[in-house]
Amino acid sequence: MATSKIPHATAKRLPIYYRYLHFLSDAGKQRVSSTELADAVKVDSATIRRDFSYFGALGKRGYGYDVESLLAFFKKTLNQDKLTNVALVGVGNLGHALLNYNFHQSNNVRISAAFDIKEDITGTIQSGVPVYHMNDMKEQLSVQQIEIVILTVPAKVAQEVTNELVEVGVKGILNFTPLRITVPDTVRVQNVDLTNELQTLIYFLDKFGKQDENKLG
Amino acid sequence: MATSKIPHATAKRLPIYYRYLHFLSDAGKQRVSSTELADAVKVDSATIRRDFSYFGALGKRGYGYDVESLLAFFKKTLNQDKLTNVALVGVGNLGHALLNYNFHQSNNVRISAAFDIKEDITGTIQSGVPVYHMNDMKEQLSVQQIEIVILTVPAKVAQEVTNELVEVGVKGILNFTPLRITVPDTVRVQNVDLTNELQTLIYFLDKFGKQDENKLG
DNA sequence: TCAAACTTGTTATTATTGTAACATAGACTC
DNA sequence: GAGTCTATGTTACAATAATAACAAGTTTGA
Repeated sequence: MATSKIPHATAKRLPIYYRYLHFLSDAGKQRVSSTELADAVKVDSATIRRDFSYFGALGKRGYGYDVESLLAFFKKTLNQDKLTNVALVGVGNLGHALLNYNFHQSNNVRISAAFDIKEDITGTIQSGVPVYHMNDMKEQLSVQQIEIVILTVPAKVAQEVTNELVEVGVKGILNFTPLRITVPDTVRVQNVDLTNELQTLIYFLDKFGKQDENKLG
Repeated sequence: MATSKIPHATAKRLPIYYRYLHFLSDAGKQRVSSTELADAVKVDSATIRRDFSYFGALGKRGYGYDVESLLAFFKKTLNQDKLTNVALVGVGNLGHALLNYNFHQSNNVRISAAFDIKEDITGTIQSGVPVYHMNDMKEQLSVQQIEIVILTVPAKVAQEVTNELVEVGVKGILNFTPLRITVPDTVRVQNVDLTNELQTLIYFLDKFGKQDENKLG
């Protein structure tokens, strides 16, 4: 099974499938078809079947997919079975909200440290997460062996902070700043650009006002 | 010029270009090349030239692009020259952060109303935005003629609230809930799935962890 | 048990997106 | 002002992604 050749587009959909399977499982459902899934997650059923097929034959013809076993499979594939510690850098407006955010609804992610320069919050615990001063960031990240960071600092210091993160071996950055940060090939950046999302929405509404489908996220 | 045939992928990049042009303009720069832009926004220079070319010949061979005129062009194209009112539905953790968020750094977006069911905040003004009760949502959206909504309600009421939004003519929804909401073809949904982004990042790190296959973005 | 009804997994096809290459218009040098 | 250099706009190509179509197992019901 060549799981190292999963297309990017497919990989991005996996967590969506996983979440819905979880929902089905909680609801006590035993089987599900690609058509049913398609309707729920708004992805074409053929695309779903194709996505699944990269991992082998997970379903049964004429029957569909067994919810529990599919769930179990994805749980493992998506590393939902082990805890991943992440850090949050920049406890401003958005950063603070993310400390409270239910990333852990999936139970496999925990924000175990936060960093900021504001003296009034450093040394305190915010939403259950200890906030350290940025001066201690490199040390703490090393000690705690954290490889994934949520970056919510002001744009003007984004690159500078990123360089520090790279220095201590951070491998993945969830970048909420509007800046496209520069990193080595060994580091993966996932951009979440809120302004961009909204502007794109506005652009499409104005240009194509009425028609056109809506897909993608 | 056929601006109605702009590829989706291109449209999503336009705000990124715009923002960087704004930065260049503020820095007093007069000209910029596609290569320089490419480096800053992490998009291949050929892709940038191609993106621009959909709008006609915006640059000069052997020179590059004039920052001010390009900025002016995009300002118009992206409707940055007129104010768009949006509403925020669901003033929880994330919703509250977004009320403070600098969407308006670009000056063309204003959150002019927020809605929630929590009695302790309805009727108050949060971060400069009046918070109404959900019971008044349909009326206010109609009166204020708001067509774009930021949806930050709990997943379990997402579809129900969406239906109401659709009823009063909302045309665009920036969906922060993990649910893939169902809407008519006339409504555009842009999903911002924070858990998904993080999980995808974790997936890629674990699969291609060390330094295997490098680029995917 | 058999046939009709399902639904997968896969193959073939089409659409979209990205990248490379380069002829050419224009800028710049001396 | 002639020649060199630069960087666009575009064309050709390659890679990725989505969709359609269907043969082949399974289930289901009579």
